[in-house]
Amino acid sequence: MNLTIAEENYIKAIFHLQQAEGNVSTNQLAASLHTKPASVTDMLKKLTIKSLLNYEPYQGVRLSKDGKKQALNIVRKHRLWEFFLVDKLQFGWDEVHEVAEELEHVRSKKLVDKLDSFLGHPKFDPHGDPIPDSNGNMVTIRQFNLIDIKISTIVEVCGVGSQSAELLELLRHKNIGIGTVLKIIRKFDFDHSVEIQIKNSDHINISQQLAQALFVKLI
Amino acid sequence: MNLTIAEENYIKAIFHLQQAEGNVSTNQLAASLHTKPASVTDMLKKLTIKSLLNYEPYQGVRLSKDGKKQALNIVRKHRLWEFFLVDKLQFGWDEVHEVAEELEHVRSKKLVDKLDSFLGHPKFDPHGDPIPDSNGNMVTIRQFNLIDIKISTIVEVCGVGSQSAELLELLRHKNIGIGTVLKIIRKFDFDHSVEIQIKNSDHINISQQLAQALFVKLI
DNA sequence: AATTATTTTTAGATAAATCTAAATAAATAA
DNA sequence: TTATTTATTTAGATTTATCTAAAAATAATT
Repeated sequence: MNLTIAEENYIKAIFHLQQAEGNVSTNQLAASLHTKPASVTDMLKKLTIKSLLNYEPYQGVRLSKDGKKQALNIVRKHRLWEFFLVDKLQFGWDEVHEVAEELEHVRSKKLVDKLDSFLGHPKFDPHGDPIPDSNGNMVTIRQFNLIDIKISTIVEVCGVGSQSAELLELLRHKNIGIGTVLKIIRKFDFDHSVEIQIKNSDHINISQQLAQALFVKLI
Repeated sequence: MNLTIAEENYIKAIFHLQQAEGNVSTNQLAASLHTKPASVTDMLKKLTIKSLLNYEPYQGVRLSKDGKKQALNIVRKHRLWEFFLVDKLQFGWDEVHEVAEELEHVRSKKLVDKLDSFLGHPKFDPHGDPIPDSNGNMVTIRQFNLIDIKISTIVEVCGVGSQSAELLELLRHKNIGIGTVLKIIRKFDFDHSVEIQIKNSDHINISQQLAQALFVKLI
């Protein structure tokens, strides 16, 4: 089934809204898509005919199995492109969303799969959200960027933002790897560097760039 | 000025057609865009109002200065994405056109410029067509793929399809570089390899993969 | 429970990009 | 030069995704 860009945007919005709440209401969707409730009703009818969602007038909607599959594919593309923009093109992780909103609509299965390989099959996007694989499966835990963790928190490293040799060299030197447990000691505003402590050893300093390349989970 | 995708496709088609011929006719455009002449007339009027082209009923069109600028930007994006697909994602040079047709419409100046840097500011796309820089300037000579050159032709190497270490190693070994003058001696259908002669030295054999990575100009 | 407020849907309109069929202009051939 | 063919434009219709305004359904409040 080939969806228009507008249809894809509705499917994606419903997907994200139904994660939090149960059924998604017309008004919620209108707000999320910056459109009017009347327009939403029209589109919901259209997507119902395409059996992408289950819609009862006045009752809100949920995605069908097929709709969820479509949504996961769009989310996959969005997050892979975000990873590409940050890891390869040196975008800041806070400025990639808009561009990925456009790139996610490019339709070519081959492109997505080759991009995935090129990036080294990343499991999380630059915001720490999991990237679905080509079957729509994804890791369920939420990753955080080390730079966003509050002082005194103890976390476990569970991912890195890139597979570059340079990053891996630095991580080996600092004795940090997947599974490393560390505590945030202090954060410096001047250069956004972070002081951490691994186990009971000495405090070490992590640069902004490195902190942004490290994904951690709360333990 | 922000153009729709349809408008961009018209501007690009006119740009390519007016290179060859002088004024571009309604029927030519309809054929090139797989649409009907009546639709073309409508769009030409719209683009005239936006002063992207000079249109006199029944006389065909030419792009205005502004239209040409827009066209060069679209062509730039198209060719940079083609280069990316071949050089980074391992697409064949014959299968990138369609995907690039979609990628070229993503609007973000920053994206294009960063992509350009990431790719090493390539001067030619995988088909040997020149890539305009961000000011719309491009090299005027036409490059050919070595694999497309006829037997007995003498050519000069003027570009390579990628900057990979592997390619450069092979080229050094075979003593081929930018500026190397060579003659096509023979072509083998079985593996599409090419026999060449550099200066007056012995004949050497070039694999299909290598021939496709070499751009040459006629001298 | 009745009234009021909110949410959602319907009805009808608009803009963009396309189409078909008919009319008109330009080019070609007898 | 007139007739015929071809190219182009106009007129009116269609589809998609929007909108506004009004009606209908649901939820909240007195």
